[in-house]
Amino acid sequence: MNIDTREVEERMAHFESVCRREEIKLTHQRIEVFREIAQTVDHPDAEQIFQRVRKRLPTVSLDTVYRTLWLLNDLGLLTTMGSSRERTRFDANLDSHHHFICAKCGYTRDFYSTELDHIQLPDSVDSLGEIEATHVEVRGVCRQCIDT
Amino acid sequence: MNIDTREVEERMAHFESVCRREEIKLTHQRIEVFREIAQTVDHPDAEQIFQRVRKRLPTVSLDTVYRTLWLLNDLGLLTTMGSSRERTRFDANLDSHHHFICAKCGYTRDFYSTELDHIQLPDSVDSLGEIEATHVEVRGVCRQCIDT
DNA sequence: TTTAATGCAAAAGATTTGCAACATG
DNA sequence: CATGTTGCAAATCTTTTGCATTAAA
Repeated sequence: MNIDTREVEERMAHFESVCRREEIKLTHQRIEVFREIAQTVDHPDAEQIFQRVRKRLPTVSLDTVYRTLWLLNDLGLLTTMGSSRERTRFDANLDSHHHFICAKCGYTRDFYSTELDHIQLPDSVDSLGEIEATHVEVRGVCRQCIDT
Repeated sequence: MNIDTREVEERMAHFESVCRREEIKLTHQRIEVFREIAQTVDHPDAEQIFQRVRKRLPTVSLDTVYRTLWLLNDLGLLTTMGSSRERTRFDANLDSHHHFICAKCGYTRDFYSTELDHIQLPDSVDSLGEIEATHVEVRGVCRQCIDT
């Protein structure tokens, strides 16, 4: 499923203006990588983006895709799902709980809230599938990282 | 920071009973890996768990830690943070939004809710650090995976 | 004793890096 | 034209797998 043309164009314009402001060169590769991700509602990984961009730009390389994605992330033009460059982390807390995650150091703490445990989801979510669990993820900067 | 002794003991007892029920052998390695993760409020990755368990069980190997963690996950004794065995996924949607993620196939869709955008977090969260963004993650099974 | 689980070593997979060639501003 | 960016190949890092040995039930 794709984003409508107007929205894609707005995103492209924003991307170009940020690159100019930051004096980052608008290469073919960057334009196509950004367009690819700006264009779709799924949340592809680096390899998928590589394969899709490749169709239009057959000489692009996977490492350029990686470099571009992290650059775009640093520029605030995209975000990552889950706490980015991290490995899988495990959690033996089976009670309903929520997470605070530090964007800088990865520090993560559980917090509890019966109110959040019962948040009402919009009807549109039901049409996506069967819901198993809902939890809130708070991103921020932890005490420790603020102080340093 | 650690979990209190009573809670750890409850978790250990539950772990042992599930292993017996499933006829899964209670090896030293499994006991210590589970204890390690049952004991802490941080959410360690496989390597961290390996290093900590190693102190008590110097011959344990990293691949056993991995095998054990996924086993415990399959048994429902622990969960993973973020959509587990997946690579980093990128998102160019900068508007405030929330995610539905299929636990089986990884299908992910954004959904919007002004109500969820303004959920009230408990005060305890403020003490953890500075909040930058809050979003809701819904795990479930998507239409496609239900049908097949 | 039987069978599953472990440790080792090697393989596989994912991501990053150094560097010479190249394209952008 | 100068410098930042790319593609390549190799390195690195993470996770998984095959197999002989070991240990739990």
